[in-house]
Amino acid sequence: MRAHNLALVLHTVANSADRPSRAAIAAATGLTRATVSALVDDLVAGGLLTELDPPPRTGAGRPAVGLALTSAGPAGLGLEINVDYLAACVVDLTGAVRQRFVEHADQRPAGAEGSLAALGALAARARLAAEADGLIIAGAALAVPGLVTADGLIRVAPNLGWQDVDAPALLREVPELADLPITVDNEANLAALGELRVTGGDPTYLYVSGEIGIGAGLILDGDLYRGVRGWSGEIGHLTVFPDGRPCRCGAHGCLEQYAGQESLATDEPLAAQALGIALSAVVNLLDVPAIVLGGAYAPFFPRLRPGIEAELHRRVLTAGLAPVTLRPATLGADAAMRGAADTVIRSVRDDPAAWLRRAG
Amino acid sequence: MRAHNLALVLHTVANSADRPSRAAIAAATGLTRATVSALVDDLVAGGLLTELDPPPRTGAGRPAVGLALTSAGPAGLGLEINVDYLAACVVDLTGAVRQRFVEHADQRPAGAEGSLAALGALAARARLAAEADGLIIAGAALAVPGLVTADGLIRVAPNLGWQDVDAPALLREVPELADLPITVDNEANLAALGELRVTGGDPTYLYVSGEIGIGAGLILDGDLYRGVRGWSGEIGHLTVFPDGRPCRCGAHGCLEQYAGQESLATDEPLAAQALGIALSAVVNLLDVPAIVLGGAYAPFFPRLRPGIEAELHRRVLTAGLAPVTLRPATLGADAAMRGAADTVIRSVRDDPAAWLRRAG
DNA sequence: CGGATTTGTTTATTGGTTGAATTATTTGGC
DNA sequence: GCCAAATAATTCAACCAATAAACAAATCCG
Repeated sequence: MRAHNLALVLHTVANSADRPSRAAIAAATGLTRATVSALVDDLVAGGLLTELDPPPRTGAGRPAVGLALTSAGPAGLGLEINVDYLAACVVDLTGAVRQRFVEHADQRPAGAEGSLAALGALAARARLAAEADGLIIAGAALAVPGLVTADGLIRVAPNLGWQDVDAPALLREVPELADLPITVDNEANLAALGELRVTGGDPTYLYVSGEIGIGAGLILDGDLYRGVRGWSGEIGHLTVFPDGRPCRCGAHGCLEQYAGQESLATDEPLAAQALGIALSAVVNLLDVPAIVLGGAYAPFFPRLRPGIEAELHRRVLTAGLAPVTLRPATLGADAAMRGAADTVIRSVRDDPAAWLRRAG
Repeated sequence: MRAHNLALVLHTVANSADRPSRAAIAAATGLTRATVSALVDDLVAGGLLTELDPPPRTGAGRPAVGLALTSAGPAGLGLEINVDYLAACVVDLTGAVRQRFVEHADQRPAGAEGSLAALGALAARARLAAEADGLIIAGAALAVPGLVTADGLIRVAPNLGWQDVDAPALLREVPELADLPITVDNEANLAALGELRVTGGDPTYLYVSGEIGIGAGLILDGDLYRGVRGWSGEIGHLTVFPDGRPCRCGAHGCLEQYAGQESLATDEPLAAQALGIALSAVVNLLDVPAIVLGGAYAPFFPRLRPGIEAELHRRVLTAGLAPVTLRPATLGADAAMRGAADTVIRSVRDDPAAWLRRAG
């Protein structure tokens, strides 16, 4: 119960735009001021919240003391491995990117072990730099373009040519990372989460990432839906033209063959139509009120929009009752890496009690 | 916290096949025997659990007292209105159907007020019969073939010809129902929930209901996913052939035009192919491990299966990594009505503390 | 018939929240 | 310039609920 209330208080602070006082938190959560005081004291002592000297003034009475997430406490290490680059970043509790390292290089020749060793070195640099800055790395998360099981095994990453790679084990061979909890997730899933932090509005949307392949991450009510086996979001292989072009997956008429990175440049109207058909299916099925186009789609957004919206309007049953919002992603190439770091931050924010136990 | 633990104990009893003792519940939940005793006593006093005289015997030691959901406590009133019939049933806490009334008649000429008045009369009979049997109706839920908003307004029910009908208000005009909380939901959604009780295994599946239209209910981890506006599951209007047959919704090539009730009889292979294409989209997107075919599909299941599975095998990206189970629904025409009653039971089971307060 | 064994209850203790009273710090009025 | 009003935060006694451990009850086994 205390654990639950600690998380409740922390979320209230995180979600409030200004710097709430203890009394404001009590009012927002329904807890007593006394209870909030006790909880906040623990969170401050544990290095999750900081009291701000210049509090936001109001009318009469004793001035409140502002509270905010600390920028010197736990931080998340976000990692990404993709066909043509490696990246690592450190994001603190407030969501600020404190370190960022990117290394451009074709990863296909290196193989899994080579790539992960290089990424491990990058991650170690990021960690040391962050810790010199007063941060404590709470864990790491890795984004990969492939299918990942719940326990972090990369089953298959077609564009990297990987199969059954135990990425956490390989990363932990780097001494500086040996003690970290490391999770692995699909790139589109994490990019979807990354976009969530930037999104002010509705926390339910489909994020579509157009790269060489097409992936999607489904955010339902602020949480990533991963599917039973973690393999949700394979929108690239939705059938749009049943007897259409053959796909490398063995089927015919997959979205990827019409709205993949190369088709995007050569036949834009067809890409928009195919995307529109696939996205209509998603909306009909899940009633998602918003769709975010990321990856390679973001720069093409203005040109894709009319074609997609025409199909949505035509094919979505409830189009007349409520509109579907279509918007470009705001994070760009860093989305997956940021989302990865966010999952770590999120685990601390969702269970502050565990962090306090660990921090003593 | 007490509320949470009451629900935990109640769920443990509900989900256990035998009749657990207080000690067995303690072992299963991790709570202390003392705590469980206190909670169980409250649940027994509140008429949710009963102690069974002939307990399941074992080796040595003091014999246990078996516990089970009571069949004389709160019950749910499940209602359904469809094109050619009205139905009402009462389901008790254990899931047993205690009353069942069906009235076959074309509802289109009656209009919303006429149909709901007739349904109200049916519901009143069901309630009185159930209460004579010692049950207490905790609430009612209504299944309709149409789009329903979160607050129970039927926005549009095309096959009934209804628009913007406030069904709860009309039902509450019947004196015997005036005091009941009444919710309304889409027929396919509730049928999906109805199937859940019968399903022993995986609580994540898509239920597809083939009637005049085609609807679907998505059960994710034991919970119905309704979508942001409650309009999820409109699988009938997934595009399977982009330039195909015109649909009454205005689009072309909707699943409904190839796998609706009439096409089902006339062109079975095409229906199977179309269903396979649409279901592949669902699996690629959501990674659902099981699909249940209900409504008019159930009797056709053996003949549809090969065609659907061929498409799934071809078009689902992860088909080689893990299979998708396809099975027929077991409940038949009563699924939606039973699911409706189940939502009421479910609300009691998920928050027994509220019921105890109400029961005194 | 007596010890072993398991169930269920009783009792004292602890963790955590609540509510009322208390202290602290400002604004505003006379 | 001082006092009252207002608001923020803390302290303290009371209470609720879960725990642990001891205890009572009911059965089996030798």
